[in-house]
This record gives sequence, C-alpha cells and structure tokens, in this order.
Amino acid sequence: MPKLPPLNALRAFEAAARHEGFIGAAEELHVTRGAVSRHVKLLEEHLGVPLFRRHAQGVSLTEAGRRLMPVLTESFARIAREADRIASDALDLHIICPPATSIRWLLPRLDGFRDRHPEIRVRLTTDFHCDTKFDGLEYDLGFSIENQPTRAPNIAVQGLFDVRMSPACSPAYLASHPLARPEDLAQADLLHETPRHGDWTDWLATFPVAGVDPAQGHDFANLDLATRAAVMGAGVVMADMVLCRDELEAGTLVLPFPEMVSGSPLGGICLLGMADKWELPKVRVFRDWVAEQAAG
Amino acid sequence: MPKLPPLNALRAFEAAARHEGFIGAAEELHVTRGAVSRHVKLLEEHLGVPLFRRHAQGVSLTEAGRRLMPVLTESFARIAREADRIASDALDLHIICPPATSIRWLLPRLDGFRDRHPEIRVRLTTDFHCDTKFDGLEYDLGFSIENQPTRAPNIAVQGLFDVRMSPACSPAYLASHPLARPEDLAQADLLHETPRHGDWTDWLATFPVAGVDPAQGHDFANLDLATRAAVMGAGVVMADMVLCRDELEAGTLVLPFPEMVSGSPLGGICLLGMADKWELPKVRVFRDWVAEQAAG
DNA sequence: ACCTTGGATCAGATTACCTGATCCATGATA
DNA sequence: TATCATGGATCAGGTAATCTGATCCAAGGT
Repeated sequence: MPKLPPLNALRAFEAAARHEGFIGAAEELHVTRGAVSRHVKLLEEHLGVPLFRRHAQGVSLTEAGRRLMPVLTESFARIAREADRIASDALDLHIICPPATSIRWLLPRLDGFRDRHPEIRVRLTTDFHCDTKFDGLEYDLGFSIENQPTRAPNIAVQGLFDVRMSPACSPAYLASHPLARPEDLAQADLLHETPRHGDWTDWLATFPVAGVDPAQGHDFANLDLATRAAVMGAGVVMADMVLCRDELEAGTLVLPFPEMVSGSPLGGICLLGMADKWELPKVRVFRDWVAEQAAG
Repeated sequence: MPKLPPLNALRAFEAAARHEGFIGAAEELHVTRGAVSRHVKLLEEHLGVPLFRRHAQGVSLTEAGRRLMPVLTESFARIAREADRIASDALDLHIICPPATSIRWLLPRLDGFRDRHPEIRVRLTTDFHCDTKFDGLEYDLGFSIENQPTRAPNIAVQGLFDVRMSPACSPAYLASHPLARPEDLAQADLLHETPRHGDWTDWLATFPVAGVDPAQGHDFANLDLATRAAVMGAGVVMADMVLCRDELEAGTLVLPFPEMVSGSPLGGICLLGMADKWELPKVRVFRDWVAEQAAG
C-alpha cells in the first residue's frame, strides 16, 4: 500500500520546483521562504532523497525532484480544475421540474428570465420524481404538484397556481365522437400520463360520472405527450387549464364540458426550496420572477 | 487561475467517499470521526456545495461529490505511487563510475557483490564526468581518478589503487612495428581516449622521449574502446596496469617497455562519497567490498 | 573587496487540528 | 411501540504542526 507524503509539503515543493526557487513559491503560497524551506526539507526527509540542488541563485531539481514534479503539477492542476468547476456550478441556480410543467410552461418563459438576469445561469433538470428527489442538495428549487402544504420544517414552499383540470380533445375528435353529455366519456378514448395515472380518477372524484372507467384508454410517459396526442385527435386528455392554455386559445383543443373544471382538490403547482437558501439572491430573484409569470 | 482547496480536507473527503462513511475514513487516517466530519464540512464550505448526503447509516455522495471523488482517488494514488518509487530508489546504492573502470573492472566483479549482499540493490551509472557530476545528491558513491587528494570538506575519499600506465599493443602490431627503443614510438599509431586526452602527455612527462607527438594517432570515446582497438592491432594504447590485467595476462596485449610504468603522479582510482553518508551500512559495506577487490 | 541574492536555521508566536465527550436522527430489534 | 445500536454533528479545550521574522551563510556579480 503506497503511502501519501505530507500533502502541504508536496504543494510547497511543487510550487518551489515551478518557480525554481523558494522565494517565488513563498509568494505564491503567501508564506515566508523559511516555511517553504522547511516544507521541502520535511519532504526530502520523508522520501529519503534530496529533491533540490541548492546553489547561490535559486535551486534546481535533482533526478528525484524531476520525477516527482510533473506528477504533482498535473495532479494538483486536475484537482484544482475540478474543484473550481464544482464550486462555480454551485453559483448556478439548479432547478428540477416535472416534464409537462417544464416543457409547456417553464421552458418557453425561461429565456425571459435569462434576459432579465443574465448573471444567473439557470440549470434545469426535467424529471418526474421531483418531490421525492428534492432534498435541497442537488437542486436549489424544485417545482412540485402538492395538495398537502405540510412538509419538513426545513423545506420552504411557495404556491404558484392551482391545478384546474377538464377533459379536452381536438375539434376533429369531438366531431367524430359526440360528447354531448359527460356520460358519453364512457365511449371515449381516455389519454393518461403513466407515472401518476391519477388525473382522470381525481377529476371523476370531483365530478362523478356513471359508467366511465378511469383505467380505460392510452398511456403516455408524461402529460405533455398525452396532450399532444389529444391535439392529433387520439382521444380525450385530462388537460391542465394553465399548461394547455396555448392549445385552448388556438382552438387546437376544445373543452366539451367547459363548466366542469376541477379546482384545488387536485392540488397546486408550487416551488420547493431549502429554508436556509430561501432568501439567497439567486433564489429570491427566481422565485419573484416565477410568481410574476404565474400571475400574468 | 484555479485555486486548490485545503489538501488535508480533500484527503479526508476522499477517504470518506471511498469508505462510504466517516468512521472507516477516520480509521484509515488514524484520527477520530469528528476530525473527518470537520474536514469534510470545511471542504463543503470551501466549494459551496454539499458533497455527501447524510443518512442514518453512513453517507452517500451527491452529484458534486461523485464528480470530485475519482479525480482525488486517481491523483492521490498517482502521487503516492511515484513518491513510493522515489523513496524506495533512495534505499538503493547509486554509484557513478567512468566508462573504462566500469566496464573493465567494476562490472565484472559486481555480481560477486550482489551474491554477498543480495539485500542491496546496486544501480550503476557509467558516465565520464564523474568527479564534476559527483555531488552526493544523485549518487551515493562515485569512482574518480584523482591526483589531488584534497576536496570539499563534506566529501570523503577512499583510495583504491594507483594508476600505473605503460604503452601496450598487440603482439602482431609489435611484430610489424618494431618498438625496440622508446624513440620508435614517434612512428607508432598512438591510441587516445578523447575526453581526457592526457594519458600520453602525462606518461611522457614522467618518461620524456624525444620526437614523440602526444597528439598524433587515433581518438576513441573512452579508454576501453582504445584498449580494444589496441588488442585488434590498431596501435599503441596507454594501458592501465589494473584495467588491462586480463589482456596482459592472456598475452593479447604486451608491454614493449615493461620497465617504463608510470606511478602515482598520474593519480589513483578512489571512491568519493558524502561525509555524512560515509558510514551508512549500504555505503560502508560497498566500500569494504571495493577495497577488498582492489587489494586482491 | 564589497554587495546582492537566495537558502538555512532557530526561538517564539500562531494557527490549525485533533480529541473525547455529548447530542441527535434513523433504522433495527424485541 | 419502546429500546438499542449505528453513525454523523458539534463543541470546548489541549496539542502539535506551521508560520514568522530575525539572523546567518555561501556564492556570484560588480
């Protein structure tokens, strides 16, 4: 098992070797030359070999020193580079967001945030398991669909907008599959997102409709895909009023039962963050911007 | 300019990451878990990112930790490996010796030393510039041809044998180039070693012979090559009685003027060493063995 | 012969580090 | 469900490693 020499002595030696003198190294390390001299001597004693030849003007490497130096220079540079990258990543704003919210709501607006705050580099991770994954370590903020506002005391929450759902389909689908009454949904193709798979169940809990099997229909990996399938006329999706606003305004999706929009029971979209980071400038600024977007 | 985090903290983190826990790391580093905890915390503060996720049983790496760990593991291993090699080389006995002495005297005897002291690994460097190169840093002992026994006070010297020189040639050369009297050397092909080029001059200073031009003849990179050229009948070499003993005993070289053997003025072969290492076991043992070989 | 440069060295000050005790959260055990 | 075991966090206090700053010394340059 190879043993590691004293690391600070290695660093002093490496600096001295690079500067070809102890004074240069001392300046770089913000210590006196005596300290560098001591470190080098310690390392030489540890290894049992002289690493420098001392002459009147500076020092020069011995064979042993010449072998050791490049290893140290490269290793230290590699460590410093990686540590720097990690530290600078920590300055970025890391956000995690579920797929549909990410692709249909956040991403289209994010350029606006970047324009307003070019100094903050936003790094968005789109993943379904936001709420369970969110522990404040990897991510500064997380989007989540919550109906219980209670969480661990160190997690702060900021509500954005309610989840308001209603069945939606393309005008073409509506023409070929008459949906005059809610009961007609029993014959319709229901479109689901698989990970939650509760959208239809939740809505039917609010608006009980006899004869509709909430398990029937097609499954999609996320709500965005299900919605796009609905636009293409594949069936009826349980559409979120906010996330599907573009399609509803453009008329590519229509609501057969516009009066039957479920409200808060299904929960609301909110932002999660660690309580101790909640007021960091980068977090604060993003929270304010998101709140503004959600209101507008 | 990337900045290097505290190195001891990096080492503690690396060990903790490898052991997936602070206790294992603490044992490896021979400290308490509190110390490891402190180091890791320090590093996390330095980088501004958590490196571990703490749970009840041990810890697991965060994204940042997962990026940092392999860099450290590899770098430290590389440093430890090289440092170990350098340290173990320091245990070897490093000797520097001029070419002719090396090839004609030391090397043939060295197996005998290895047999007697298999625990000492001898590393022989054959190089002309022994005496100037020898500073006790790269080499533990150096062979040198000295005529002035005074050196720096920190250099110890041990005489081995005198340099005793006399012209020598092959029997065939002698037959075709009669060398009845020293003056006949004026017509002979003199064989020189180039780096010193003083062998004939020195000998002629002891035995002045009218008409002989010490610059005339052929040059060889070292005395061994010149001697082998003489054996092949190329001319007359200034042969060392010790280094050419084999050829003289076998009769492949003969001395036209056996009574004209120069003595101590040309100096003697000796061993050089740093005074402070002079009595190290490995040095002592080698010195004794060389003295024995020189006497025998 | 003088001065400048650059490393070696030492006593004393300072800092970083380690210890060892205690606390706390979690998951296993009964 | 209470208890225990495990493993990390934390803190005050002591110790050891490290740094400072003065001084010394050797080697080149002028």
